[in-house]
Amino acid sequence: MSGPRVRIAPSPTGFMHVGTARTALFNWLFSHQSGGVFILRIEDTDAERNRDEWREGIIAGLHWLGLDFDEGPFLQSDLLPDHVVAAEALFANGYLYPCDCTREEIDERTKGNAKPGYDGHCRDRHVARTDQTALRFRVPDEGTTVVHDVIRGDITFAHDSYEDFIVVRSNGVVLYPLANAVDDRTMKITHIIRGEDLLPTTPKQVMMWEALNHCPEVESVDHPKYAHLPMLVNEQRKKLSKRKDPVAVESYRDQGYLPEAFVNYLALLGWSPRGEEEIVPRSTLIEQFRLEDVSHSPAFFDVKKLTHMNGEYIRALSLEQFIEAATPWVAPWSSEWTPSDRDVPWTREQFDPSLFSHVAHLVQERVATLGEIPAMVSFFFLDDVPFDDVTFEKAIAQDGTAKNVLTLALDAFATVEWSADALHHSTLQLGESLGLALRKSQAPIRCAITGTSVGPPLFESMELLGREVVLERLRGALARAGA
RNA sequence: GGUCCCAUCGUCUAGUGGCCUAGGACAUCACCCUCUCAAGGUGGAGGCACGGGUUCGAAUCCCGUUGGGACUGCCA
Repeated sequence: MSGPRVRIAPSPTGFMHVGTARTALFNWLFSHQSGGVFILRIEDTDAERNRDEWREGIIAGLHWLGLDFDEGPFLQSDLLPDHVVAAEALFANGYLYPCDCTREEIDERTKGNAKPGYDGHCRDRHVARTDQTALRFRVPDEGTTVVHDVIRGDITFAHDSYEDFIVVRSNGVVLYPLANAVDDRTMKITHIIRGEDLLPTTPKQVMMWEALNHCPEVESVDHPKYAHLPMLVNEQRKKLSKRKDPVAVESYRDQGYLPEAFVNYLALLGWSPRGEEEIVPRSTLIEQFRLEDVSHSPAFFDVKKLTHMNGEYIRALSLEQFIEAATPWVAPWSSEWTPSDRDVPWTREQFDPSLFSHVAHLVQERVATLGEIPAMVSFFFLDDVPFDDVTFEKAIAQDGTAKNVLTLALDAFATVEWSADALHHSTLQLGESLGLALRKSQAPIRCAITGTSVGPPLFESMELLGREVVLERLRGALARAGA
């Protein structure tokens, strides 16, 4: 006996939505723990918003997350003939009827009705099928359809709350509810794991699936099991919006989030591993994930927590791994891909890979995303110190003793043994001679050397920079301060 | 409006009738560590929406209320 077959069926939008990523992950985990098959099917039938290249974003996103699919990508547009076969079978067996009502006519007729929606006007009018008629599904007047949901249990929908919905447009295009179900039948999908927003249309699909099973023209297929995942919401508790919320997985990749961290965080949205530890390897995710344990309520996509988790993943990297991971942000010219909209502050000539490998450990524990690295180490590679004006004013220009500190440092550093420890002691001493604590005396020096008040440890940085550069920068800061 | 879903700290969650004086994580506050910034350590504040039941006993089961959300198109 073979394992379950699951799929994700996103429509191409040019990028991968975090909601799609979460759905993909849960499908992927489910299939991987049970020896199943994970399929990618791209629903590209809405011609108005479809471009060939748009599907690349989804594939690239899945690949980045390490959620590669076993079958596909299939394009729904290639499966159109199957949709027509199914629609014709439903029509031939009396499940569908032609309707020539316009939206305006329906609105006019039903505006006073207690129940909104189509009123069944054409049900028994025997309208002739033309290119002006759509095909509607005849929903039973009575009874219910029960959706068996692995996460939520059985959900009962009364038939009288559904109108006779359109299945085939007047131009012949088969609409989503049927097309989607037909494709799932074709691909022998056993578990439909998708967003909760699709729950209300599920009864339509179940009804048509069942109807299809009664059509002699088409093969009967067992109903799949459903699992509707809780929505991912924003701070306003609304479904994540493509326009207003940062939902592009690519943008997280470009900011320097690690795929493993991203996956780990996504897994926590609506589910949690056993025990108190939530940072767990993918193998644990696969092993412990259970569809029936998935939460019922919506989850807020919290970038702060994602970022914290990413920092933990970055710190857990070996130095070699960290340097490798940082390459796209610090030396894009030697990287296979480069994050978009990210300018490296230095040139290829200015960048010194060897120096970077020596400073890497100093920044590894200080960044939460890889994209933060350049700003933190730019003073190592730029010829001119990247001064932060506010810091310069505060630490040097407006500080009465700052120039004395710099002058003394210039003198002391000219001859001191060139090591972080010696520089540390030297700074300590020259500060004491002015009655300053180290935290005070290092400030102007730090600003002179790095241009800012935050960053990697000063004395290690100076050691790596070398005596010449350090003295030059001290002189430069003094000059800039007008001394 | 109708149908459906949902309801534990600000957020993500653990909890499936007694281990709950409700646990963890992020965020937040304080302190410690410290050459800056982080990281790290310690500690604090903070929650079962409300009301009825059922039960010896309810965050856990039932009903109602309230609140939030999704869907309601010849989009997907």
